[in-house]
Amino acid sequence: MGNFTLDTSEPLVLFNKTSRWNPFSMVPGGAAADVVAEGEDNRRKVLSEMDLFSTRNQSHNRVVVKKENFLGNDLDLNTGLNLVTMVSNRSTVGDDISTTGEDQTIDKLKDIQNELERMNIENQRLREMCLQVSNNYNALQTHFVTLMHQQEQELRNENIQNQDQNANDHLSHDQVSEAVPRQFMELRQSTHDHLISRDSSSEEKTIDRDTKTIAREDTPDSDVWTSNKVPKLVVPENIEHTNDATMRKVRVSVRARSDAPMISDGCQWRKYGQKMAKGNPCPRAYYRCTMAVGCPVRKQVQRWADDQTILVTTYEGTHNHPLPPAAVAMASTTSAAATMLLSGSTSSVDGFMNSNLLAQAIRPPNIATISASAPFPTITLDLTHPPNSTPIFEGYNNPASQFAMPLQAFHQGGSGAMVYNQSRFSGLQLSNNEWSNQVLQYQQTAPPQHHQSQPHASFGHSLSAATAAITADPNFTAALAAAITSIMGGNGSTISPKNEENNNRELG
DNA sequence: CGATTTTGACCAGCGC
DNA sequence: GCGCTGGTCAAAATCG
Repeated sequence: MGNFTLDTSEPLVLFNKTSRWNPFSMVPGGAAADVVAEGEDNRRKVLSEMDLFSTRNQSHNRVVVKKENFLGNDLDLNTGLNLVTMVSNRSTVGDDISTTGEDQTIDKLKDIQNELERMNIENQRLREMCLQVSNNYNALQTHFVTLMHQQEQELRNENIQNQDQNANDHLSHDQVSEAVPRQFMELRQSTHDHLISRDSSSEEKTIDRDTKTIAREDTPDSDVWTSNKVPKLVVPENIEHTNDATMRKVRVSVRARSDAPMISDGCQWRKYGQKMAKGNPCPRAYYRCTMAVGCPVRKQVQRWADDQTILVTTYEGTHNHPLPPAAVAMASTTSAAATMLLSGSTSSVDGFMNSNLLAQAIRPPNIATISASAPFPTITLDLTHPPNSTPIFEGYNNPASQFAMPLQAFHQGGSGAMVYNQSRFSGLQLSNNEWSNQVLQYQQTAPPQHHQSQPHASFGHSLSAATAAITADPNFTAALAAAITSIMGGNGSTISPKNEENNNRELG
């Protein structure tokens, strides 16, 4: 009577047929594994396929497998754990002699319990490592994006210099102004007059104001980054002052249809003000992050004037503290969105976008809109549309926004073309990964096996999906937070009940 | 009693 | 310079 036990502590590797080691390739329902096992009669048999769940062998070969619920499903992950499984053959010819059936059952139970404990411990270690890997992934991604951005900027600056040289030979000063790609900060002025202004004095005023903004914003706290956060974008030195100021004041706005007073994003917030904003009958509430002393992150929550069932949450700043798992999704997605906005603020977006990193980083189930009308550039992630609906492109804050960048949804499985001023992003094709915005479903089911074809479209998916789910349904958020907390063993904090109640009274 | 919210006052930027 | 607006501060009020 053979008793197979999977022991993850000692090295006997189960290779699948692709001979490519993958600890997550063992899926229920007949994972193929070439193993050598000893059978009941102690003769060596080669099993070309080991059906782990076969009822036929259940009485003889009992295999205990703890199914991993891996978050970053299609991450091609090397945990460094040297994950192996061992088939320990406890069966001997003389097994039947020594013990009674009851004792055998007790022994088996103890064995199973021991194995379960061991696997739970390893599972816990894996979860922690997954979390760390995901954080590192975010950091690396943004760093890579920044490097790409910097490289493109340098190339572009060279081109601009060449263009300037040529233009000065052939055009008047005004014509040069039109020929040179205009920076985003010039577009941020709310009126069309500013957008097309050729008056150099107005540009000087803009620079002057932005310089003041830098001085005000450049507090030590705002630059503090912890190891598991996406690092703040490094601004290339050769970027103009205007862009420098823009990068420090980027806002990410999330629009979600919700009856709740505030979407819970995993962070703790304290309300510090409320104002009636012009053009909106609903008050705007101001919150600051209270998860750490001196955290510079603030957010504004306001119902949309056009549709008061829609809640608009605008984030500004970067957390200077570790985030709970429930907050990572939102923070990562807003960070990616901000990155996208920053990329659009320069003239180097073409090459940058072609890297496709941004595309997958901001892959919400709906659309994103960039507004140049606000005092500071704002990117709006519109999560109010159902996943299969046709995106509605519209400006935010100002219908006369000069600058709308709709993003096609990806979840439909089709490829979306990003349009950016009809020229800058033209021709950009985003990946057409099919994906779901049902984050729990995504996390609990086996991933599509496309490790090689989509090397970087993995964890970003789950992050964006999580964000979509979180922001779209506050009730779901609570469940998600609880689920993540239980999964990660973390402490996903949400807004306080008091906060909820008060905001229900005011905003709801 | 400490934490949080409320709310009027204050400040800065911007347009006219 | 003045007024408007957005954003923040801080004392008072409220809550658990």
